[in-house]
Amino acid sequence: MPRYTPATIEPKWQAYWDEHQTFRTPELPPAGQEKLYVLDMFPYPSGSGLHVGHPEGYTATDIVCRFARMNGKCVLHPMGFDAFGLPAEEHAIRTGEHPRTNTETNIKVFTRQLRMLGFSYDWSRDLATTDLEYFRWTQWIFLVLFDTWYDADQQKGRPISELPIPAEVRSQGEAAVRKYQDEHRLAYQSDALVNWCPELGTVLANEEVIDGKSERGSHPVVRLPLRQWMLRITAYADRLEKDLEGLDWSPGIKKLQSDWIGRSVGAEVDFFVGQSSPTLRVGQASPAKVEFGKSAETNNPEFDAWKAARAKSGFPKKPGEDVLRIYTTRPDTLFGATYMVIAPEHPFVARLTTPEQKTAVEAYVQAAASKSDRDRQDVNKKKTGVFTGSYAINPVNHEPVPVWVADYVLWGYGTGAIMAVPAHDERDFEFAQQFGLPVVAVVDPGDISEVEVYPKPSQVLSTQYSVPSTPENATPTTTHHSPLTTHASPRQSVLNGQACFVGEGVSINSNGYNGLVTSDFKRRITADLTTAGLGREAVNYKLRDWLFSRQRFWGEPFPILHELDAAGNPTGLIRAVDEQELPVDLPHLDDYKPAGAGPDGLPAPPLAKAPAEWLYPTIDGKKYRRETNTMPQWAGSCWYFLRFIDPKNNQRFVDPAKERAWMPIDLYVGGAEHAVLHLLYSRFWHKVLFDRGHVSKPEPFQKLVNQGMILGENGEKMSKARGNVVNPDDVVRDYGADSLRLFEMFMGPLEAVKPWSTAGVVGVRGFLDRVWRLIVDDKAEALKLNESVQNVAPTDEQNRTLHKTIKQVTSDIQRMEFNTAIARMMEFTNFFTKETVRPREVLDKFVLILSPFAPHIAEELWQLLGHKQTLAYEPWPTYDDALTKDAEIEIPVQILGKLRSKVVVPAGSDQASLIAAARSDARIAELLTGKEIVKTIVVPGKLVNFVVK
RNA sequence: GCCAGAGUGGCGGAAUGGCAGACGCGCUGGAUUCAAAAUCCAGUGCCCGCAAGGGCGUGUGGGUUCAAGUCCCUCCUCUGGUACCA
Repeated sequence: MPRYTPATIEPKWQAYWDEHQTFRTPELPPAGQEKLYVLDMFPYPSGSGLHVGHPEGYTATDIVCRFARMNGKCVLHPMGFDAFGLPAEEHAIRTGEHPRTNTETNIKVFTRQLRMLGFSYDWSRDLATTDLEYFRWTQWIFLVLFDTWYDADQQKGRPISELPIPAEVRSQGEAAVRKYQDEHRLAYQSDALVNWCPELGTVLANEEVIDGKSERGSHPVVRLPLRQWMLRITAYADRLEKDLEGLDWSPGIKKLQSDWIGRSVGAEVDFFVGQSSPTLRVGQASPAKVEFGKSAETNNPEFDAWKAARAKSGFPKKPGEDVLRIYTTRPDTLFGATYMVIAPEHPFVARLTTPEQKTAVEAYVQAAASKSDRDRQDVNKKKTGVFTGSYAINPVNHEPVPVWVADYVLWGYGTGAIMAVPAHDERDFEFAQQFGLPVVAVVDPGDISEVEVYPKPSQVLSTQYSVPSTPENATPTTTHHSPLTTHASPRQSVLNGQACFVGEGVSINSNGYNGLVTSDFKRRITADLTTAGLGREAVNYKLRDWLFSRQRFWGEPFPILHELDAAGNPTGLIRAVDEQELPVDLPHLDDYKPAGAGPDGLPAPPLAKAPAEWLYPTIDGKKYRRETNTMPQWAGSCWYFLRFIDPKNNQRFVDPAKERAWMPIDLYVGGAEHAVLHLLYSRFWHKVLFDRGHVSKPEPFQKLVNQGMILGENGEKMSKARGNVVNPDDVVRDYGADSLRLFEMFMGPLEAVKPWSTAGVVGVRGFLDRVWRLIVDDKAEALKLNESVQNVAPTDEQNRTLHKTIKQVTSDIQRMEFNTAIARMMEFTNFFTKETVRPREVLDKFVLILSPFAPHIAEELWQLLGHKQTLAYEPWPTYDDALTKDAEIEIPVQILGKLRSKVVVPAGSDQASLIAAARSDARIAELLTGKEIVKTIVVPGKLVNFVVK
């Protein structure tokens, strides 16, 4: 009995496509043919195999590709593997087996599973980031980064040889020049704090540290600075943000990236602290209040001299030792700065600490250093901090302001120091309340509601606030604040310093600047500070430079050599491995366990255990030690889409002509979990390659779509622990690959999160069974056409159904609304199942529109309908719009907006005839008697609505 | 906290401001069958009603409109992201 048996027809067609190289893509799109580059985010080949979440995006892109081929496009649709990664390394540590062995096994499983689903990839372009011939070029790109500096004037990455060397550096000789260059490269070394667990002998990721202990084994973890490779992505922050504009990405993802980059515009301002250490002691600073901008003298000669000098010299690029430089987005609140805070890591901490405060400050800094970032950044905890004992002078009103150390100020952002304006910043307010620091309002919020102030009065009234005891010298002016009372208006509370308001308003308590609205004030004071040499406009980014090295084995080795002196000690000079020497392969190791501490007592990566012949090459008589860090997993995925264009090229990473022809990627589909990092890193590399002339487009991913996660049948995230993981192998075995593909698309919108449902798979399988029976005689002994399939012309109604279906499926695919496209095809099937005569030409066309979704059954039916070749390149069926229109349509008739009847009228009836038809309807006529019609709304083709009295 | 997205039958979900619930699952009834499976046909938001028909209905409360799931405001819930970025 020729029933629909996917288990036999699916492998049959996969073999056919393979044998005929149906989806082999030409090197270059032929002249006159439009190209389409459609890319899936390539998977990490985990040991657990493909997950039903993977085929969601893959099926969507496959439909787009198959549709595009049938519409005459030349399609590039490749697949590969992001194969470096921690799980393989952990497996290697446990078993002693080389991670490559395990990785290759997993890739085989993934490949089998992907092929089983009938995706139209050009498998000849298959690659893995762990292939020697692939990471050779990853290393090569790293060397491009290493060879590039960012010219801020031209806003462009340029060769390091073009970096202007200041005369004073040049005069210090060759070594100084090289160090100067190294400081300016996009790939540079820097000390970064790592989580080092001496017990485990390894460096841990932030997620692996809990409460200062290692997640595994609960061993103590210390934070220590380690020489790390960094990539200067911050140089490209502006371009990475601005270029988002031209991309066809969802606004949500663009915003996510933009927020991650976190550009803010404000001002840098220098607060004078004096030269000696520490200078402005309590009581020593008592400058007379003056109006900023007037050249009145204070009674602090040191300060006066500094200010005068600044007026002449202007604002220096680098702050001197005599000032604390702060960054603020609210220079208009300078007059409300009642204290300052510097980060515990700030280099001035020791200098600014008075002898009386020394013990407290040192203890605080020590405690902060031992805490993980995670613990420090817990916003729910109470603010902590300690007074240094020193004061700085507010440059605008010459008031002394106490300098505190607190970990709510981050060393990594801005200048690591802030002016605190508790009246207009929630964090500063909280801190001021905690330590009894004064709150001076400088922005009049005007008439506001209580939701705009912090804390909301209700919050204060419910929790009794107690003023903690503070060091006696902590409060230059003793103004303790009582909780908000119910009587005070929100505005009054702000003006009294009892609440904080972060919005914009009109300035007060700001001497000559009173009465300005926030935006004007910002502009004015920034300009005035610039003139006085006390500040300038500044831009800051939340984005940090990319920590690019890992102390792991299973990653790309850095193609970098550290020069050694005669005694075998590093000279501090580095050089790149020659391009012709690439790739630098991973060395043989006896085991993959962490290397523990190196000879210097610092954490050593596994590659430090490499044999000497690998580790210590000699070039031109000079001895070197190889870099032993490896690159992070992100590296390989930063450029794989370029290699797919020219995967076998052993001269270049990609041929320029091919790159120009295929880029950019027209559609990129993947999970939203990569919305920030992968896409940002990738775009960054691409821009560097663009600046250096290696690629032709500034952006790689023109259109991006994020598929939603597929949950388990119980609505929870799929996981082994929850026991709700669905294995595609099982689904294919029980229902077939076409059913799996169809169901993945039928579940709901591609971008939505949606639960798996076995019953749903059964449903779409039922649909395919019906399609099969529509064409195949399933009662016959042999495979033959259903008797209803005849070589006759379709009836008008059949034709209308066909053309409507083609029209809707076509537009649904173009909008990537696959779920409704499938619904339309189900309607088609339901209609034709009832037809006892089914014109062959109609079924031909239907099979073609079904084929992108369910390619195996479509090929099989296409063959049965008498066609000799694959349908993969058959022209997509066209529709005649005139044939999609019904002759008569049903129009709803409403009275006062409520549906009261329906009338059938000829399509295209004009307003007058619609009204006539509606009024002649018996029920409407009855309801209208005795009523006055105030207004009649007629939407031709849609409805009639009588508004009556 | 903040940002983004989402709340529609028993379930997954459809709906350029114009007939809410397409399509699928499930359920009910029927045909076929000795019987069952499979298949085919019909019905299926809730309430009242024998029916004709009526009322109510897209998280909550308000608003705009002849007309609101859709637009505006308030609040609630869920999901994801993020975490003191001055």
